[in-house]
Amino acid sequence: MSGECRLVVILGPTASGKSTLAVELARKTGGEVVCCDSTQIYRHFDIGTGKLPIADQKRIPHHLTDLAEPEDVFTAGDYRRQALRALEDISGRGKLSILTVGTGLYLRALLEGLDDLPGRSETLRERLRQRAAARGAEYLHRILVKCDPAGAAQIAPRDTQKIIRAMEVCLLTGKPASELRGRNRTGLTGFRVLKIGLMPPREKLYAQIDRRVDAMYELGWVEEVRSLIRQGISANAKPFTFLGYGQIREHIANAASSPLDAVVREIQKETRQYAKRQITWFRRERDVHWLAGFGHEAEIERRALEIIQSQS
RNA sequence: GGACGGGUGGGUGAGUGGCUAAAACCAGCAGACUGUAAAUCUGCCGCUCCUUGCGGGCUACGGAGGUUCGAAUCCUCCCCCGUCCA
Repeated sequence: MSGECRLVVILGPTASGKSTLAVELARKTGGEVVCCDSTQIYRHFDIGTGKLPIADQKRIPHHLTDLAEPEDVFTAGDYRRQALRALEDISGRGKLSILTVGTGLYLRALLEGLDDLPGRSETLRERLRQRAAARGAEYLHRILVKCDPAGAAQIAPRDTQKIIRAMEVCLLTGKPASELRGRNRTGLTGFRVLKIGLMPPREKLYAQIDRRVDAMYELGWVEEVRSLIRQGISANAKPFTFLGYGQIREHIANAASSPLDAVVREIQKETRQYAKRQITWFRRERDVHWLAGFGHEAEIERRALEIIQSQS
């Protein structure tokens, strides 16, 4: 890879219009779109994860969607590896990469790199999970304090998920995870990164989220889930933890549960809460050119283009 | 018209004399988060003042009075809602 390539990053909460903006920018700059979203990675989970229809994806090259099967566990580390290859490929062809990011952790993994730590060990995790289930998360946390006092201090005693990861690293390496952090971390090199953030007014964002979920429903989301179940995808498959998929699956499996419109309203609510968490993460992101609107607005698109051009 | 049941903070709802600005849950807001991240977890959540303290003041449990050192909790009247009887 020669010299400085450019990487445009578009970040923002769900429903802020990242994809629309990315496609427009790609069209005008001859760029290609790279997805940075933990859910669009999974095949067959299309409507609820907000994937663009295939027809739209065909017009502009899209990368890093549909990489994993539903029963796979795809991680931030996997994403980093795949993304590096994709970026290299795109810039190798002299094209501009436009990254649409909804998953802050994946962006960070790509830009700053991950610590050189062991990946998951499902057997170890299973044991730890059982321990936590039987004796409580606090019990595991107390053990973690012994293995890794500094690390334990930063993890809430009830945060089972993070405790398990820290324990996993300790047991696999024989060293405290916190001691291993920050070493040998290699960030993304060879790219000049330009971040554009979409931050529509909260009220409008929430209204847009509601509309978007309604639209997904209209598009046949429930049918999609029915077909996923028919294909025999396990209820424990990771994508069934994605917003909406679990609720809809539950509704189908247990017809007596709650009426569909209640399910839709629940999904809208949870999506709003998710958007808030994304906003919290993105607020800490450095060097972002924030735009206070939606990616589908002409004015926002104009300004985004202006930013890109002024930086070249 | 009569008989019960009920009206509590944005919502649901506990509380039946002081430990109650009022449980719990939800919603909301804010935050943390390097291999599950659309996940997981944390804090705040009546108003207000300052010397920011397990600090002060004010307002609050349908309304108005009353009993009491003290009331969301007891009494009286009124208003509203639900169910039942006429």
